[in-house]
Amino acid sequence: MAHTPPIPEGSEVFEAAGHDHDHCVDHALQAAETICTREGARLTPLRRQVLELVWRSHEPIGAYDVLARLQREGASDAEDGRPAAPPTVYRALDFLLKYGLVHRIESLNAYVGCAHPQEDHNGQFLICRTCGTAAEIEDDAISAAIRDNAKRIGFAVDRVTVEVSGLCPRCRSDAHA
Amino acid sequence: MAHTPPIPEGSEVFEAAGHDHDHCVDHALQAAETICTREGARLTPLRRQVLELVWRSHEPIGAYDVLARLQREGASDAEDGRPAAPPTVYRALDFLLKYGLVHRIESLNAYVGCAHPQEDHNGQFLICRTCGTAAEIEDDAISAAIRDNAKRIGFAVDRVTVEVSGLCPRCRSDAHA
DNA sequence: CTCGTTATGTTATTTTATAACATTTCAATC
DNA sequence: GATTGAAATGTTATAAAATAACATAACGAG
Repeated sequence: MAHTPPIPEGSEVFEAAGHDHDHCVDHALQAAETICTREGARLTPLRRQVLELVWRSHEPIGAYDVLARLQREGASDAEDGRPAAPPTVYRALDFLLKYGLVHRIESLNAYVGCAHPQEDHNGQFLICRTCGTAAEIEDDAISAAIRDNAKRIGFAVDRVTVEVSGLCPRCRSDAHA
Repeated sequence: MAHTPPIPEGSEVFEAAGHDHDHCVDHALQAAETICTREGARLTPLRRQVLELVWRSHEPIGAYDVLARLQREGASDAEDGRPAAPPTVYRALDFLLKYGLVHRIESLNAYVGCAHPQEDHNGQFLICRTCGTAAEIEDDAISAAIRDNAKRIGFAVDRVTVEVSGLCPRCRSDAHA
């Protein structure tokens, strides 16, 4: 353990637009394999495919959008008749949530690949209302402030949701133009 | 039943169980009148009734629960035939959200009366998974930490959602018993 | 192989939210 | 006090998000 994750400086967290996304999808899938192996969890073809679809989207994607894409691709390896149904996707997403491979964005009813799947955390998000991108940050000051409050009040924290919506740097510049 | 546990410091925010709730509903309605007058907004009987229903619940309440109670009470002063329909409630809730009289809890798809309606803020919530109570806090350290991050990244903040779920002091004590 | 467990398929329904259009209410102006 | 345009509410229908309940298949330990 104890290897410090690279902390994105400034607007690098919103680098989405121009980067090699295939690479980062592959990386995420690789990481997922590793984690599931370690946890004794089964990253089945279906779950893997759902994870890939979530990552490919790169912005938060709704369960029914995942479903639609799953249907287009033909579920998993099965090239049979019927299209996949909602529970298929929800179950896969629940699995991925459980192992911290995706996060759910409550304010959007949508899911996004977790940027730091090795750590146990809930994610903090900056969500651009224009381009839809959600940047995951993990700031100790925010976590600490929340933890301090909970402690003061005697509240036992289970899960923390931090979602900030607004305008990302790029869309902000565009708006000025 | 367990005996009354020692109440930890700071648990006033979770005072819900024992207090004079009628009083605090009245107070909230009074404050709402004041704010709407100041803002030139119309707190119609329907909107007032919805606000009252949200407050009466004292824990976050779903739109359809509000609707059901509205129907039971007979919508507003109209004692006519048909029961109210969903848009009626959603529109009233939208109005109340707009003027900061209620907050929406994203992680519950539910609404709760705002504890500090005069100030412009988004609310930060500690939500007990056992008793369902949502305590609204307003902590500058949390706000500041989020603001700092946004600034560093160049993100223009619009709306901040902070929802912490877990166990409130009371339920925590009960769980130990 | 066999048997219990886990995963997925399938059908139906529930819950949450909004679109679209009709009618009513309100209050400002004539 | 009638006219009228805007705001609020009524009404009908449907969209979008999530889950319940039960059936079948795959998987892996013994």
